[in-house]
Amino acid sequence: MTPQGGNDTESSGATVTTLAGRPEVLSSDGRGATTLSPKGQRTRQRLLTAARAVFERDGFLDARVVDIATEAGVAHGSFYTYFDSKTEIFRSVVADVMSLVWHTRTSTDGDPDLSPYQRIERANRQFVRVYRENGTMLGLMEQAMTFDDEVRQLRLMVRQRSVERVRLNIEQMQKEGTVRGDLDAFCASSALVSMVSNFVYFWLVMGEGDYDDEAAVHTLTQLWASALGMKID
Amino acid sequence: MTPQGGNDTESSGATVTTLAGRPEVLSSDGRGATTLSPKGQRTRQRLLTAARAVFERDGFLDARVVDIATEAGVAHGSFYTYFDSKTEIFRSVVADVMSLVWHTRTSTDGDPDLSPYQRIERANRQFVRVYRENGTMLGLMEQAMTFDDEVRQLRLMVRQRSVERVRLNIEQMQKEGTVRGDLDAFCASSALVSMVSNFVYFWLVMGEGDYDDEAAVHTLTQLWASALGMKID
Amino acid sequence: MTPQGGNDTESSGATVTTLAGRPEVLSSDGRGATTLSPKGQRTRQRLLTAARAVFERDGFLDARVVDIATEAGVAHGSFYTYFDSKTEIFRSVVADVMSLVWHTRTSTDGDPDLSPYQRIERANRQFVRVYRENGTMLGLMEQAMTFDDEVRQLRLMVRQRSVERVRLNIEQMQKEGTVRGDLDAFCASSALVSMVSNFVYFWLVMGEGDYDDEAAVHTLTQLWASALGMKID
Amino acid sequence: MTPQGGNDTESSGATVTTLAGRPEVLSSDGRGATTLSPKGQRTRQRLLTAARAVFERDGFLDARVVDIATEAGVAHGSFYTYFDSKTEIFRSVVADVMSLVWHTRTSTDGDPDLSPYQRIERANRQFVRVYRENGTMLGLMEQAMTFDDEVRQLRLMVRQRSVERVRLNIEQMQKEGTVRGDLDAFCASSALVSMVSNFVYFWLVMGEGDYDDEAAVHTLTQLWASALGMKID
DNA sequence: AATGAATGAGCGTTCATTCAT
DNA sequence: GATGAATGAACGCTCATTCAT
Repeated sequence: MTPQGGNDTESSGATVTTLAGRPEVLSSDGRGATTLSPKGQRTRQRLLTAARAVFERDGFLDARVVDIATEAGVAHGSFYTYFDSKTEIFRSVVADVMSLVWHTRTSTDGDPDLSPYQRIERANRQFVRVYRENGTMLGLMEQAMTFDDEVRQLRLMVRQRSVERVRLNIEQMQKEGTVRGDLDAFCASSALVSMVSNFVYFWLVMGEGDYDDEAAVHTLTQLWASALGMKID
Repeated sequence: MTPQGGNDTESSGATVTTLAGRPEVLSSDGRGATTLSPKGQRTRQRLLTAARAVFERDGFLDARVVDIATEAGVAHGSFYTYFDSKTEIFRSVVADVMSLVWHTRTSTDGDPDLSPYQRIERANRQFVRVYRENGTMLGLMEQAMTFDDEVRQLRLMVRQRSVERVRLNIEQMQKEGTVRGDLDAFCASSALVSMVSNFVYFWLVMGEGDYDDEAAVHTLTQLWASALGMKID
Repeated sequence: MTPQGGNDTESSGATVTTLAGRPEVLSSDGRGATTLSPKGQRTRQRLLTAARAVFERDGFLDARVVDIATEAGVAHGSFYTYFDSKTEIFRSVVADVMSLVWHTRTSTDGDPDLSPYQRIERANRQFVRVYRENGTMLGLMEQAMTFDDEVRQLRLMVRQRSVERVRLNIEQMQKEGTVRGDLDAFCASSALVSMVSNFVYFWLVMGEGDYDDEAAVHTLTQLWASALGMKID
Repeated sequence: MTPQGGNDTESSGATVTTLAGRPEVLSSDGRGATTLSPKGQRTRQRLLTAARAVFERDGFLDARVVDIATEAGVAHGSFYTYFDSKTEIFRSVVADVMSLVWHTRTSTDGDPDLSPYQRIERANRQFVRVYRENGTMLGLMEQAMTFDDEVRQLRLMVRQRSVERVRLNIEQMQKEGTVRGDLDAFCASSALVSMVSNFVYFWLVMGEGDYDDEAAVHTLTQLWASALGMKID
């Protein structure tokens, strides 16, 4: 674990293997991999795919179990063979999205040739890209966390990992003298993670603004680096 | 209307009189002041108070009209004399909170003795204070906007006003040379508003971190000013 | 009562003074003329007028007491100063329509210069004309009789008078040899009254067919006379 | 399609196979036969039977879905597995009654040995018999048509078929010279259908008169034939 | 393992009527 | 007499979950 310099934004926390205290929550295979027959596996997967489609189309609240089952081509009652409730399959879908994000993220992680600024920039770029591809589900996560306790736990855990990762990074840079040392690293981390994730949420999910991807990434990175008093290459 | 310089954060937009294109949406008295008798006014107010209590206790989704009516000590059906639906009374409650914010805000607005940095600081301090006092309702607004269209409109309007106000302020400062001129003012405004509002949301509503008010305000203000490349006094 | 020859159709029964066993049911002034002050009289009349408009616009079931009161320009509660219920005002309105029909009818009644055929024709013509002018309310009477007992009584009484009147007429003509004597006069009367009233109901209220008034009257009269075996002039 | 000569009265129109433009509307099995399992079929049938009983007992307006469900011995919510609303099950019940009428009717249709007069007589006799057996439901149809649009459509369609059928018959007889040719066939048809159906309605549903079945049929048929100027055998 | 019928608690809403002022 | 706020019974409908087959 070399000083990575990667100034991770929100989602990245969930993608860091080395921090994964409870990796199982990011996997939807709780009941899947071990217990189920191959056919059952396939049915389960069909339900997950259907659920994502229905959730993205109707939102969490308006999604109905019967629609998910129909979309998956299974009987209404069969749903409960694989999932205990609508909430549970929702968590599974979210976990799968997170898993996807994780793979996306780690596959390009930790390049030592990049400068701290470039690492922040790359992290922001990745975040935007992942949000573009999975924005609806990530937006739904924001939605569901407001009324479902378990989703809230999941969301907060993801957030916490991001914040923690960024905090470590800031502290590292503070030690190196790369950024100003008078800031509360945790507080600053929390604020910067909020800046990026909430900005992208309003942009890509709520439709605020109409930016070019690179332009948005650039501005975010400039603000981030500048806020920390980082010298920009 | 002196140059205000105040770097408003999220909520402040709703409090600005000079920008108030449709100020009436922030008042719950649409049906109240003109049509209703004093007795009716009192009942309406009881319902609003009860609604706020119930919403804060149960959340928007779990709040039931019957509970609001019971809490207010009126018959179930009487609710509909004053409000068309749960959503409508929710909007009224939110509007009242916003109105409160507005009064808080304007009462100390536009002090010409403050430096730009101090104006930002003061705006952040106010925002934190208002969020401390009305956090539950403001958090509920975040919640409700994810599944109710009208609340979403209200929320976006408030957000838009905040962003717009900050944007104008940034542009003003850019013209004056107080802050760096190479940033997209709208994009930066959007990001900074997100930073403050989402940070405070996770802090005061979700319980992330355990800051002293002034410390949090200080860090936020430092990040804000620094991000814009502002010279700090 | 000379042999009138008038082959009355449905509505005419309600218009015959000499048969009016209980004329009060055809007057809406039960509480009106005696008890009420002039101002009260006027308010009562406004309510009646408003009620007719609302009933014709919305039907009996969808008409709301509050709409009638509003239309009349009085407070919701004041309605009950003048009428006990929605049904009662409906009956009053119907009674007033009947009263109108009565006046229309009697003003041209019993012309001795007309032949039996001409009397039938004239009765049918009158019936069509009255239905044209009051069709909506008369249609509503058909509607209301199916679920309100008192309206049903009123409707049946009106029907009974018509049938009775026609029966007497048929029997008179049978005695004179003007029509075939082998028919059950009551049964034939009932059938012919049904023919005219139900035909006109489907025509003018339900929109079946698109006749010229005179053409319809002619055919009805031809059928009527012919059915009874009457020699046509 | 031999010249049928049958002078149908109202209900018969719904029973004519050769004219059945949209026969499916008279069957309640739209959702039934194809989609439902045997068990579901049984439950559906229980609901239909229960509905008829409740409708006949309480009328359309006072019938409540919960009563129908209870009467059928199923849970309240189960009702909605099979029917969308009270109106829909009502239409199904009416359709089943019509279907019954149809079978009754067609089973004795088109007897070539009967004279035109005998065909009218037989049609009237059938109509009376069917009304005796299903009078309450047929009366309810009259009731429901006055405030439910879909029932009205159904009722008008049935009426229209009757009128059309009789019209064709009259025109046929006019061509043959069996009846007078100077009458508007459609208008006369409409009037005669009204005569029979409305007479029977007042007789069997409203209790007007106390006829022997054959006597009533005889008088109706005499009036019908005579009205058209038909030579009576 | 799969089916899909059955369940039933739960909620929002309407509106005729009453009654305190 | 007039007002209009207050009442509360009533009902339709949804849908997550269970369970018999």
